[in-house]
Amino acid sequence: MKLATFNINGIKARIEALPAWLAEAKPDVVCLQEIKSVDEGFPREIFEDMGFAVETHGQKGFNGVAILSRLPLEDVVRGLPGDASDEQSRWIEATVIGESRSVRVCGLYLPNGNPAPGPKYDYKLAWMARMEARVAELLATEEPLAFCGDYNVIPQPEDAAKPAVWAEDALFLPQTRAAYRRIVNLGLTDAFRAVDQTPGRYSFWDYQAGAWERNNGIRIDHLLLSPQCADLLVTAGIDKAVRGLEKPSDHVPVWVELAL
DNA sequence: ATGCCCAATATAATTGGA
Repeated sequence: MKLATFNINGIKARIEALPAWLAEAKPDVVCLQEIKSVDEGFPREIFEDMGFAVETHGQKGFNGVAILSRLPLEDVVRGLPGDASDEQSRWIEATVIGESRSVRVCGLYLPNGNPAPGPKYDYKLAWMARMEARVAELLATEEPLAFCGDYNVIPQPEDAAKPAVWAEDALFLPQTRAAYRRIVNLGLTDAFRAVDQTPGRYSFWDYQAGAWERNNGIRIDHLLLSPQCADLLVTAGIDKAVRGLEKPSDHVPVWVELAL
């Protein structure tokens, strides 16, 4: 089972590039971020016609997450538990029913948090604390879990072409990385790093200042696996070439192959 | 020190992104 995460930066803008990548890469399950669409505005028929079940958690203008799956989806949860007043659509969960076993897939779009310090950074840290609590809660089930998405966290200096530039940024501040490590240290495995420790593997290149042409990227899209899910890990990768295609997102897909 | 580029909104400047 091939499971991917892809921040598409707007479903309307990616209405050709996303189906093209799906046809080429043939993932079974995809977590999408930044659909920038309400549920009713998401073009679900395009993906249903390609054989995907479609579950969305949208929002007008910004944010918005979705799961596409060739396998059945059950028990969908929309929104990160822990704060009923949070109106931003950044979290969706569903159980993917495989032939031999199932995996709980959580798609997430973690807040950017800039500028830091400030209210947006406070929101990021509070959101990460809520995520930590939700991860702990799900880990107690001892089911295979995959937390897939745009974390807006650069975990290590080798995950940025120019780490010094990010020193004061909400994506790389010590507090951000510490909060990320607290989540990982609950017992999760960074699937990509489990199979590839090479420095300079990126998942995002800014549209500005020729970042793609200069390979000035960062790795901020991650798939974190619970122990029972990491046991199923076959391989993982980043579809870097997607960034160089026609009308690309600023992120590229990251994926894992699971023995599911 | 800031904008660069891109997407969405609701008109044309503004907001958010990372």
